[in-house]
Amino acid sequence: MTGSPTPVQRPVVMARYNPKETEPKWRKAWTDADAFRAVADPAKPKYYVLEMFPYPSGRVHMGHVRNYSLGDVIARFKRARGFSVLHPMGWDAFGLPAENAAMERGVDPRAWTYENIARMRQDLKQLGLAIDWSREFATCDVEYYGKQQALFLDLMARGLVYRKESVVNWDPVDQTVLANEQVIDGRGWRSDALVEKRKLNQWAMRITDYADQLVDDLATLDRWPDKVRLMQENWIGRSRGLKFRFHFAGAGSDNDLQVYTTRPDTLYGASFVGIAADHPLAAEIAAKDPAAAAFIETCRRGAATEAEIETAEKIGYDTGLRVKHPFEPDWELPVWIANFILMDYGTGAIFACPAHDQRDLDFCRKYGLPVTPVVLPPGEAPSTFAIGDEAYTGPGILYNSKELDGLDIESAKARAIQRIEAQGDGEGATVFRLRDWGVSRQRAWGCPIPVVHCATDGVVPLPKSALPVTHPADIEFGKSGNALERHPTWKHTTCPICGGPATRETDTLDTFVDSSWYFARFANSHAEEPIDKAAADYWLPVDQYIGGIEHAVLHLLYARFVTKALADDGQLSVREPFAGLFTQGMVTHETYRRQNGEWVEPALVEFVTEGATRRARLIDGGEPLSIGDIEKMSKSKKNTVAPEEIFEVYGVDAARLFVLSDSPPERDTQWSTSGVQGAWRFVNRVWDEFDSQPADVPAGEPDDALRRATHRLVKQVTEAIDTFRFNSGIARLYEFLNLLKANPAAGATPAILVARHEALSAFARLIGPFTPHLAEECWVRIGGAGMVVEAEWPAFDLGLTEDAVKILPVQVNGKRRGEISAPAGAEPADVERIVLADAEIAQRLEGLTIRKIIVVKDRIVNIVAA
RNA sequence: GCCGCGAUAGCUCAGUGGUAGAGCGCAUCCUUGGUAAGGCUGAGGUCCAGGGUUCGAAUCCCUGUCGUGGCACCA
Repeated sequence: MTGSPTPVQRPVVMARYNPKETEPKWRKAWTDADAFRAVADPAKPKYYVLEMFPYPSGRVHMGHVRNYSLGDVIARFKRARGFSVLHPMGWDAFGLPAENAAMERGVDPRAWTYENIARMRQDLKQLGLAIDWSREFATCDVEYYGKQQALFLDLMARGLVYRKESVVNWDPVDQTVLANEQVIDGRGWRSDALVEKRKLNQWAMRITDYADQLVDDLATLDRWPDKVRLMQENWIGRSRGLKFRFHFAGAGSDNDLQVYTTRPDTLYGASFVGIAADHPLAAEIAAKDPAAAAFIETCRRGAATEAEIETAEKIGYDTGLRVKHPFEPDWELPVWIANFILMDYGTGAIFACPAHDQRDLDFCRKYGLPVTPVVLPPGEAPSTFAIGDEAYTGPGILYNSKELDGLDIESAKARAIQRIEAQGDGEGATVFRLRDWGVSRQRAWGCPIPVVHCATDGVVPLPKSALPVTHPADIEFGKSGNALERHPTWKHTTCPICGGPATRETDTLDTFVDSSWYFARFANSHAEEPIDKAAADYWLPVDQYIGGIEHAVLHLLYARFVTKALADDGQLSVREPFAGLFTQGMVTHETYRRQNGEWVEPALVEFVTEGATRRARLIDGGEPLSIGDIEKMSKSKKNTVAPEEIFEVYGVDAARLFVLSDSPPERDTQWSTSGVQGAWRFVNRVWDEFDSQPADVPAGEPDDALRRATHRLVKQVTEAIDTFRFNSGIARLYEFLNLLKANPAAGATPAILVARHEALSAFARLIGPFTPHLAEECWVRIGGAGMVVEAEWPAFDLGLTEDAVKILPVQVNGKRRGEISAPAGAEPADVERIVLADAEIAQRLEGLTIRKIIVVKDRIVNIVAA
């Protein structure tokens, strides 16, 4: 770098950067210019960036700041790169917290929700997000959920919605049903209460109709994290196997017994046939056999909760029935009822091969049933191989298996399926772990299901002309249970078919239904139809979706399903809603406790550093505190930091910069006061650099080195944003700022001043996505035209991103022994000449014979010598 | 149990075959009219361990250790 020869002089009295003044000013300027309105311009490529919309809990927290700042970087970057950008915001506004607030505080859920929305809208607007607010809606708006009711009727007409009596997950605290996806380790995802099993009449959606597509199409989602695709694949749990019938030997049931297996290769290792306790055959047996009935009752009692089912000991009951082995008519297998067999997976019946399945083995060891190995592991001898307490599930060669002997597992499976099919006893089958999606919720603060129950006509969907079905105005929320059910008049109506009296459905839809199409509604939030097809065709799919990993299965699976269903109904053209998905990490913070174990919030803590150790104490009184683990910000551990307080002290830009700079976006980031102070210092130093630049820059050639550094910076930051490595992009900006400080405006040569101007012009635009307010202020300071939000992204010249002369390290036998200078792009032969002419290298090579010289262009030279 | 991910400076993390880096923190010094501030300079690393491939390994392969995420009686 060609620095100025004059000593560094501090410019006289610099105006301190004041975010409190500049930030609101620029937000107003953007609003006045309507800068973020999404316009479907056919001349431009489109880009739809969306963050998972928030639940209006009342306050914006640091997690929101991170989530929406990440999306905002993309939105601003793509806009500057010439895309038509859609970046909308809405509210996932139905759900239990509003009803809970109603119960606890006697407020109206609707009013509570809209007040929260108003406050959070204000907070989010303060963040300076490049959002088209004209498209905003809440899922509890009649204009939204009324359209959703129409979609529900469409899906119902397609046979994708049905009603069934089924065993459901009942949350005793929230007093409602939960989908399988909402039960985590046997507990409600929201209430954390132990989930019970109940039999109820429920609305469900046939997501299983799309199970194959939902797995197969994962392969097309190449801009999704592998982890999320894997989680969905595991959740859907597609397995290929064989469904076949056992024929009863002697007295049995009238019907054959159908089982499902993924291991037809192990049929010759069969030990017994098992059925679930709630299998129809079990009921048939229980009718005649009191002992069987008692056993079934035991199974039911011992399995009230999911958690208990998972940990229960395996128990069984021998029914006395016998079935014939499909390959050996004389071989009879006993039929047992067993508690570990699930009625709602496969056929609710299995054949057990204990040697190669741990569950079956545990069961057979307990009840003294035979264990015959039929797969011989590599390297084992048939005469000595034996099964102990561990089933063998690895690869091997079939034995003890007649015509399957000598085959590998896959060939044996194929052969067994072939034979069963030829016998007419069954066929190869695909079975899924995925269950249909139970969407009924016994809560009032949700989207009413547009259906009535008529004594004459049964379950009758309402005509679309009867929509929307709205909540009663005088709904009484103060008690537990379903307020719609309790309301004195609301549910009484007439049947659209016969005109007779009918009762409205009082269940409402799972809020995940609300969020499974909102992204399509954003294409035109005010359309008459639920989805404006033309607008959706332009904007969808979402190019970049951003949210937490906690929705990897729930929301993201439902949204994919609904998109496919709506595509089949002709309402959408895309079959996948989100082309790109990014799952961001959480915001964490250290925890602090008093001696008595009470948690202490960070705002009350100060630190003292004694050498290498850092201690915490109460600001008020100085009581020493213990510093605990770094955990997700949560109210219970009091390790939260309120965004609005940070905005007040350091400004919005510093807060945004810090949450973006500290970690890669997909990882957790640790909030710290020193970190945000560092970001704040950066903001100030950036402003100093712009403020010290003279307004009248002389004409002339720019300093070459600084110019090259600028082009290199533009390339690096552009690539960093493109690849979601925002933290590295920001690190490059920090480095570059240091470079600018090393080439100050005061006393600079004209060449430096010109290069600085070019650098600052690029810099103002490069920081735009991260610190948008500061960017505008800096842009104006150096005489930029218009606003940064209207400016083009800086371009770079690839040729200028490299130095003209390269310093190449020279290794001898892999160890660094010196360096040489060579022109960029120099050919190996030329580099070799330079190396061999170098005195220092020659000295190192004295007495050695050069065997080989490896030149890596522009990088390094390695001499192999002996 | 099954399927993943990770381990690099005190902290948070870049770096995917070629000279070990950034920010923060820490230390020294300067400034004391930006002052509950600013600046200069610097120290600090068995790239988790062991083995392999290679002219060359933080990077690729194998084994192990530790941490962590998801799923889990799904036949």
